[in-house]
Amino acid sequence: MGKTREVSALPEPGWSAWQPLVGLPPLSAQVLAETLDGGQAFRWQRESDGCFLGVWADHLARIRRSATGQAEWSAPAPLAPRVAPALHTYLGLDRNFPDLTDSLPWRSDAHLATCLAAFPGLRILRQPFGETLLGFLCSATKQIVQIKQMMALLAARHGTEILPGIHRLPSWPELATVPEATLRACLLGFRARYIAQTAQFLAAHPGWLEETETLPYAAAKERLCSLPGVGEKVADCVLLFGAGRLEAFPVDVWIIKTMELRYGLTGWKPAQIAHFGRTHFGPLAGLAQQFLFSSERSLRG
DNA sequence: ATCCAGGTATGCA
DNA sequence: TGCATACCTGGA
Repeated sequence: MGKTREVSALPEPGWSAWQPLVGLPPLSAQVLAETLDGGQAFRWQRESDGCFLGVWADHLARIRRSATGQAEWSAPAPLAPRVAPALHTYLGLDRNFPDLTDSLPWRSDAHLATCLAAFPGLRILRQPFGETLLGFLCSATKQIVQIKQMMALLAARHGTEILPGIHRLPSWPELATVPEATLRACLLGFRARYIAQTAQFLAAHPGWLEETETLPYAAAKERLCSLPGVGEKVADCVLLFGAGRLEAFPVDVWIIKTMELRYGLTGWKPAQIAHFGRTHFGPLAGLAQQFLFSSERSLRG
């Protein structure tokens, strides 16, 4: 921040003109970064000019802030017509996050109020379901940087090239054709077995994943947890960030830390914290979780 | 060098 | 049901 940015009035060759993301309230640079690159998604990277470049499904887009904080997007010209509606979905622009956020119990929870104030405009992404599953299958005891590296290697080596030098993530049917040892070479470690086994299961059960996405929260979570390498935490992340289920409340080490530090829940087990979260934060507990997560992570490092 | 990192699965009181 | 331990491996 504070660095001068090129203000391009004219579209660069091959890219569509920058257009405002209508429906997205003005955001600080920190909140935009936290939304795209704070651990919900693993395929956004900062470019040298400060904008974010991201790939999801077969879409590619850049996002930046205008001087007023209005978010703007641009995409490779041939892709732009399809990227526009895809971005709308991806960023959850069909939901009123300011209203949803205001309905959280911040009036009776001072710490939550602090977190909401620290990241105004933070929202939950609606990513492709299968890709979200892949990302969080890789997340076990790994930092975000490492997970991003794994995703990048998986895409580069096993995903379709959608533009020169730009690869999408491999689909689950594509992953099913990759030997576990080859997956291991993408820095996956023991996670390679989870992915290989999950890919085999999904290949043997066509439509299973798509159907899971449409099931009610509890049923969807139960099915996800039956996959190798998917426990409660990963299942909740997939449902929250990949299916828009805002009632999903992932309990990771950061949330455990937050609950201990800010809510006095010392020694509580993950299942107990999950129960506390659902009852204390209500039906949008997952949205609250994201504010707590971002705040705790920005305080410590 | 030794330890840790957005967890999950397994084995044993 | 509850708690400890293994599982891969790059980076601090």
